[in-house]
Amino acid sequence: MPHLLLKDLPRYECLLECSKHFPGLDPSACEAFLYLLRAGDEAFRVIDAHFQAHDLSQGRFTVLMLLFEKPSGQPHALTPAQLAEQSGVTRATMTGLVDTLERDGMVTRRPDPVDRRQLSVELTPRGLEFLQSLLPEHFRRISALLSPLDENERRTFVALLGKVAACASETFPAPVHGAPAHT
Amino acid sequence: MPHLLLKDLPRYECLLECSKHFPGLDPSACEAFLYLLRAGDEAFRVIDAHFQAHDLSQGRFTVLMLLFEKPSGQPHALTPAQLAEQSGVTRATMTGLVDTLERDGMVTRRPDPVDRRQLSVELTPRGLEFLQSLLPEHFRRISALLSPLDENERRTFVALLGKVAACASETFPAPVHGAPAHT
DNA sequence: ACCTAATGATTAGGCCCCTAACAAAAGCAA
DNA sequence: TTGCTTTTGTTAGGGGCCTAATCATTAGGT
Repeated sequence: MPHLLLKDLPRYECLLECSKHFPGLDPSACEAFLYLLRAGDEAFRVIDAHFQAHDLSQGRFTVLMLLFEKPSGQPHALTPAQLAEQSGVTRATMTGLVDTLERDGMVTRRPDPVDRRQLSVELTPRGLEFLQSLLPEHFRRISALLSPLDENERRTFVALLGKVAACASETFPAPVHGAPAHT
Repeated sequence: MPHLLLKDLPRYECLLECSKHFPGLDPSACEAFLYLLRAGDEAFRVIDAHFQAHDLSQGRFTVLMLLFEKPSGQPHALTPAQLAEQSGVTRATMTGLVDTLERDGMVTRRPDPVDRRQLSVELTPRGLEFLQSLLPEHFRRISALLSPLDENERRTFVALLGKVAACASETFPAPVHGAPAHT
């Protein structure tokens, strides 16, 4: 589900032209911004096409990965609230994601004997098997996407992306999904 | 509407650890991939927050921009099919976008006297005024987002993003929205 | 104990985007 | 002209994500 975006990015000369009409328009910033959005979109599209072929969405994949046993070894059981917090969606959305994953037999909900409000979401053997069958192609696509960049360029790339992302979350902080904590 | 994504990106050491369990996992590629998605998400979020404050979506904004008179001077009138093609959504989606834009008085549909299948979509004076009142803050946010990068870094940034995007669309071509042209 | 506040999960309703199917109009072949 | 085929815009239905409201359970203050 790519963000709606211009099919053909405007040329830099066009942006220069536009900047004459809009004093606030920074041509090189706009160009970098558009390239960032388009590259992110393209990368997302490539990964999502693979997911869709297996009736998976980005959201469902993230949930499965969170429940996937870490290298440490022990399997993961998380509550819907924890899953929502760690994957950056609302609890309401997580309800829907777990609904479909449970319907497809990938995860199970279990009531918590201690706190009867909570549930415990776990990966089923079928979910584990599914994920493991999916990951090789997933990683292959990621490797292919980044193949035009050598190790040095990748370091530079990560550094630049990190700067922009940090600036975004500092200058325009994201609203907190849970309680606003208005202190 | 950010893509669902891990709140905290895994550390590079963790990716190295994971690569032992998955031979296909390329740690530096995964890191760059995750940074790209997150930076794209953050940038999108910053821009979208501004849009939402004015009851605008990325899709509706793109349509308004396509209808906005270019520096050349003459106003733009496009058919829904042209709008869909240039903004990368389906015609069905464009119908909905133009529906809401017309309801809000931003654009008008006019029948084409020559080809009675076609419509002509134009910006209304109100739509033009609205767009012009919106753009300064829009450009301000883009400038702010890219402010941590100097001109030199921006050129590098654009070059690296361009490489990745080009690789994505070549290695995994996007399906054509219109006729598949199965030759 | 009692009343209130906070927390967990869910439901209801909305927006954005998609695919598939459709009717109307235009183009084209025989 | 009559019959395909293509193109245009639309509708119908679905999925993903959101916010706001709801209900049950737990925790805290008195």
